[in-house]
Amino acid sequence: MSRGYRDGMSNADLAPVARLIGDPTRAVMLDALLAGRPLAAGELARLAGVTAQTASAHLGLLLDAGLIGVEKQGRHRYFRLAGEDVAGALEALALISPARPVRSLRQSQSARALGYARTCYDHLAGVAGVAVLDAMLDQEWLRTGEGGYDLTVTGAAAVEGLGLDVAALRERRRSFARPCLDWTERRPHLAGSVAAAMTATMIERGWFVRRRAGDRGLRVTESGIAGLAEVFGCRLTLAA
Amino acid sequence: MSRGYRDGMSNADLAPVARLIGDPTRAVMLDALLAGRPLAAGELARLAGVTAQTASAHLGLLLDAGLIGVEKQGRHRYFRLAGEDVAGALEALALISPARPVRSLRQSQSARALGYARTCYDHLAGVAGVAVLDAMLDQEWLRTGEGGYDLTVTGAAAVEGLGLDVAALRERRRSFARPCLDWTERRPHLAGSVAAAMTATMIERGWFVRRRAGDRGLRVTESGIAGLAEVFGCRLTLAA
DNA sequence: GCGACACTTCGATGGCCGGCGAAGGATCCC
DNA sequence: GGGATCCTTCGCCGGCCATCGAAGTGTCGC
Repeated sequence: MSRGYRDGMSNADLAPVARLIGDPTRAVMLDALLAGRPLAAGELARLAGVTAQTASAHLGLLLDAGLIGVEKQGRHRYFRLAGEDVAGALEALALISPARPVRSLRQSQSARALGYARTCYDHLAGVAGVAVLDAMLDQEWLRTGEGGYDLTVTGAAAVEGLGLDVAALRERRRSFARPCLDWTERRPHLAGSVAAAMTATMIERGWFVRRRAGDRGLRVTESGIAGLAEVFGCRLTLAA
Repeated sequence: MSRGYRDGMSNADLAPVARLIGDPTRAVMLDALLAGRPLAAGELARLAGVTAQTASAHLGLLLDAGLIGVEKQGRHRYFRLAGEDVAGALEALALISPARPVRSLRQSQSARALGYARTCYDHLAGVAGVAVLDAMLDQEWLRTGEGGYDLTVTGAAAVEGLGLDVAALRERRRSFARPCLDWTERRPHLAGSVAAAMTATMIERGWFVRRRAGDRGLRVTESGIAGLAEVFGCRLTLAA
């Protein structure tokens, strides 16, 4: 009997992509890339605990499937997720995946901190991310529009007040502003080119600092709390 | 060398769940369940093109992992997706999965039809689904609120005009109303308990009919076009 | 140019798992 | 109760693929 790929069901073939993510080694690699920072093949190999050859094979598969992209820099090859679609799928999977068992107090503290502020691919997530989206909606800086959200006139003015070029951000091929379901809060935070630019600026200004280099975890600073209150009118605390 | 599960990265373990979805047989089963209608083990076996024993093993794994649920009815066991989280993850995966090669004119017509109106798990999706959400936003029946959307007073009245008990729908454990990214339109349609109830009512009224029993594909009827225009003020056509 | 480094390709191996046949419960109908 | 239907459990097999060692290619620093 032939396999039942009948018309009428989904037009996409879920299995190949899911199969790729389903290998523990590749999953660790993709998870590491969720932080948004490009990583070299060697770093990914070390993170996943495999040899360079094995890592190379895996990265080749992920590349062929279009899940990741690569940039050559001398003898290094830096890998990154292919796009927001991929980050979104990984986060959606995280939502239905069992939490990895917490082994130590240190880990559980780290997990709580991760729920407070982190990056999701390239934009702000966690309690802080949700709070910012809520504040933007409260002040009617966003309205629901074509493809997710759009900035209102006052919203655009506020974002430009952060030093960003809204018109240029609109030009990007990726989506401009859309909700992204937060896997710790189970409520949406803001994604898209404008969210990425805002997040980059906030980190640049020292409102958030990475807990560890190349890590997703963020820590809110004093100046961040002040800045978020002033610009967005939302109140955060230092502690997680 | 030990595998590098360090704290600071995602707290969830993506691989096991992705691995489950990554098997072609299980993927077909899950995809079939995306239509929302519970299916018996035998039907799923036939759809996937495997014997009953094999299907039983797969369903056992999916059950253990909490991806699907089961209801016993006599000698039949009806399976359904465990919840919207799972449906969301599957749709997110579909978004980054290559389109299955279209083999025939008939299939490509079918694919186009699927993009026009279908169910996503248990709520309306496709062009029609996006149009309904747009209309509801235009008329300010929805506002962005806690956990996604909330019905405004006029919105609640309108929905109750369809014969639904809004207060009862709010009580459900699942989310009430939230955006769900449409994988053909790449724009959100409405999900949640209220979307499910609205969709069920619309199908019951004959506004939409299933293209084939147990299938995701929907066809808009004449009365559906009239009803949608009257209630939501949105204009759809018969053809895909 | 020469060694060191980052990464890839090749080939071989071993373990895992999806598949089915056979047999065993469970339920329905008459 | 007896046969049919639906589903599960058990045991075995076969193929696939993740892994590594060894060797090859490209790049940097000196």
